[in-house]
Amino acid sequence: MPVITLPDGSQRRFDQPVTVDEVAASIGSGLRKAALAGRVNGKLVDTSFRIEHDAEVAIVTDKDPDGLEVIRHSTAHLLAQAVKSLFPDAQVTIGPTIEDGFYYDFSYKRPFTTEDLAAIEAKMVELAKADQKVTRRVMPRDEAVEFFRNMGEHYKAEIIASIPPNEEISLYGQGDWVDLCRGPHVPSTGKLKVFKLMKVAGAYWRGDSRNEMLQRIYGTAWADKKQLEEYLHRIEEAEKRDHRRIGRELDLFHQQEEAPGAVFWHPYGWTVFQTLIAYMRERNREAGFQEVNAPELMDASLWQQSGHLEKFGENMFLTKTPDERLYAIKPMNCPGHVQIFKQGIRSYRDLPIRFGEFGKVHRYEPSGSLHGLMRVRAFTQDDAHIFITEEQIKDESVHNIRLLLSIYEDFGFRNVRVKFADRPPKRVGSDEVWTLAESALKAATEAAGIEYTLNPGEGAFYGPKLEFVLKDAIGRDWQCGTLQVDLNMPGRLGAHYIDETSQKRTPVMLHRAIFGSLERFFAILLEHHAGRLPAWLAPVQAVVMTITDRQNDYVTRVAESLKKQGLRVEADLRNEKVGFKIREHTLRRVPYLLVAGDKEVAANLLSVRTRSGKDLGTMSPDTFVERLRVELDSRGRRTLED
RNA sequence: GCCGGCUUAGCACAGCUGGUAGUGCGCCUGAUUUGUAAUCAGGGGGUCGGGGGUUCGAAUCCCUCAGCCGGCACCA
Repeated sequence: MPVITLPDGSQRRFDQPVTVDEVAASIGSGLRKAALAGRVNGKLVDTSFRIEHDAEVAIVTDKDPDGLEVIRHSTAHLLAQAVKSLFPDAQVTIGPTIEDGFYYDFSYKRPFTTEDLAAIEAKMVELAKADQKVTRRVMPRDEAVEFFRNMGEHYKAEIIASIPPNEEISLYGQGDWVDLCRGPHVPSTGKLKVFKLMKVAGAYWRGDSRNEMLQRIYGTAWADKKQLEEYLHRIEEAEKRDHRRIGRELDLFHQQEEAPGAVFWHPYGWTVFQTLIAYMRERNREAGFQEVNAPELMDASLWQQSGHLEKFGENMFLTKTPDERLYAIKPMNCPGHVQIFKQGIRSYRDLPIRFGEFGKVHRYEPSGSLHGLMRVRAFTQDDAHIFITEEQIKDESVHNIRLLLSIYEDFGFRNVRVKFADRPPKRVGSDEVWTLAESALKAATEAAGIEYTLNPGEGAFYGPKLEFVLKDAIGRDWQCGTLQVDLNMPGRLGAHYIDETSQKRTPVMLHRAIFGSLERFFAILLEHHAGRLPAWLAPVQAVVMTITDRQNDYVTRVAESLKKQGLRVEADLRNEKVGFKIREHTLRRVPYLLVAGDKEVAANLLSVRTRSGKDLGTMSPDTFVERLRVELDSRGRRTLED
């Protein structure tokens, strides 16, 4: 005699066990139609699920995030059903939901084409229209293995065979198609109305590059057409922010095939890059760092000693000199910094010693992983290595965590998540040392007053690390900064200091990066701001333009004066209509557009307009400089518009 | 590295089943002296990613290499 408690607290009494579907029907026929699944005591179930005892029940519709999840999952099934119907000898594997959609991996004798994709999607529409009932049944594991093996679905059989032997397996069927699945699923295919196949791609079976490559079809599915359109629009907007595109449009940098994974910086791009470095140099200096510079090319033996050659040799650029000596181009800065630390005798009184370098490193990244500035083979790190005693781990970590967060704030990233990555399965050093490092880093994180999530087993092989993840303007996550406690490398490379009892001791080393890769951080900034860099970073901060050539002298003079005062300013004297100039510089994302016509010349003024089209009226060049300086000094927290 | 797609003027792209390359913007020249997102007219510009092959003839078909794009794998 189950008593059903609904989300609003109301209760319904039934004389016998009921299904979710029946509960929905008892509330209303509209709800019954809208029901995609149920939530019984918090657990997501099919609408056909039979409730035997008193329970809290919610009807899940497409308004519910879980409902959308169910739609996507069921659409993945629909995709598999369509593929099997068009290509009967294709084998199915897995088809999970992902952010905004789903995918399904197939094994097939040839790759699917975009034409296939269109045909599959048409088939899916047809199958959905047929509104086939989705049924669930359970089977003992071994029977299920046999069942799929007989169907010729060897991948599926392998998946089931890896499930513990005594578990029951649930199978879902729709029409003549059956798949293994945990569920739940929509009650019938007619509930699947808004979906679209996006792309085909290769993907390794079980995610292992030693395995065969499957055909993965990606799709998206939504509760209604409007959501789908919004999603497609979102993708378009993201494309407009693509740093490769903006980099070309704004003449910031380029890449070319003779230097894959490397960057040719153009004057405007390099201006921004240098601004980033100047900024970080200043912040580092304030935080007690000393800048150093280590060789780009060092004998391979050093990399042998550090362990890099063994672990990452495949990804290092090596070069043999005419005298038959093997050198490596540095893929990391830490061994170099340790060499600097090792010169002379260090006392515990000297610690912490903080070395920072804008070190250009080269890594032979796999060709398929290269991606604009986000993943390159030659890049610049704002790398720092801090040598401390064990007792200093906590304080020094707090010091650096504060620095990191404060720097991200200057760039407008206020949403920063921290992940704590602890000991990985493959590691060096004793467990006691790891415990020490982890608890010190954890204590530091807590002392810094920040929350973190655990990223278990993802620490570096030499120590635990904090990972700093920024959220950008359109909600994407970017992992940038890192703070790692290293109790291994200094010893390996023979670094020592003398402690208060005159004993030789091995220092602890913190690895710290804030931008990470400057190239990548630059790209993130471009995408975050859609190319509209804040004035303090913009390659050109203002353009002074004439209306006719009568203002040429004045504009030239003003532009020169602004430049002399340290601003990045250009003059536009071209014989063009002012509307044309405004449009052009707006498209170049120049923060401030300064127009001088006869009236301004007569009164020693500038007409000031922002790139977003806002008219700030007229002001003297001096006032403009003064107000812009406030904006630059506050790094955009206060602008000319305020 | 693996799977698939793509590569035509500075940029964005067109070029059907093979018949000697086109549009828009930019660029250059001239006219215009212009008040806040495109003034008008004229002109130049491509060994169609590299190499090889098929063919009377290749941007177009085939092979191969490279780069890029989308994924996968990798990421000290």
